[in-house]
Amino acid sequence: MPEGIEVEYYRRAAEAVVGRVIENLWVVDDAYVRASTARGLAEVVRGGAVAAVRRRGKLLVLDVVCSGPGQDCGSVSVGFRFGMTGRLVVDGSAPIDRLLYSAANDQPAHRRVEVSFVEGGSMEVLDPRRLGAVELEPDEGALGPDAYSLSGPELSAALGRGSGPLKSRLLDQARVAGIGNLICDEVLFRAGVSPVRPAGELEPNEVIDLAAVVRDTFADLDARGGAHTGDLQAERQRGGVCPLDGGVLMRASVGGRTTYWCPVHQR
DNA sequence: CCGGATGTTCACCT
DNA sequence: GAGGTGAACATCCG
Repeated sequence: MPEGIEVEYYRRAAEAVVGRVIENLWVVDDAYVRASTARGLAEVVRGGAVAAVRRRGKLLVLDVVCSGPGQDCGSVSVGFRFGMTGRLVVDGSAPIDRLLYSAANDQPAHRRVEVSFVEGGSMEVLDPRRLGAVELEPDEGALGPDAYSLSGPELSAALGRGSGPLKSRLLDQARVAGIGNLICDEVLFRAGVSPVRPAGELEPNEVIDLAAVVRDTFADLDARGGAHTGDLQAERQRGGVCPLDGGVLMRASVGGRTTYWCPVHQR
């Protein structure tokens, strides 16, 4: 997916539909709907107004209010998860044209969700690999605090005391929400901390510093244009070298994800 | 042809 | 229970 930063771009673009009334919500098939309730998604939200668009980690949430006669939904939320290749298109234009696959590969066949509005316009999800999903009333409580504003105490609680590798904890959305594989490596590179360091081993001052690096890195890469714009990313390939000290980058699978780091300055 | 890819979930081990 | 690994999902790309 898009990582937290890309979903934040989606959120900003989706603000354009706040106040509009949903005419219909189309989903490619039932497999793309993550079932958390038995209620039919389209039936529930049809005729409802978008009251707000929010983001928590990599989850985009639409708050929908149905106040008309004969409508029973009251207020519901609709969650959008984008998997690795999901992109949001609002009123025909995409907030980002580059993801794992380029916009040149956009095909009608990749359209998985379309929300159309009475006032006109639409919100579409294009997702070739269809690892994303739509969900009625997603469990936002299952997500940790958002990475953009992660505080030292929040990170301290997220890391816990176990001996699991630091990177695994940072990628765990229940602990911290929004960190993806690319930005995780970038954060650890900037902080000078090894991804395989036992999470519970960090000193309190290291945790405070790391939380600041997380916030700064999100702000920086947000301004640059995405999770793929990090300093380490350019060298994130076999044989790449550290942009800081020229050390040959390590490559290994950590937490199930391909991980690059510099053995010289990341300890 | 093969391996890997910005994510999540589940089965199966230790 | 905690934590790890690998597979699965479906498609594209080098």
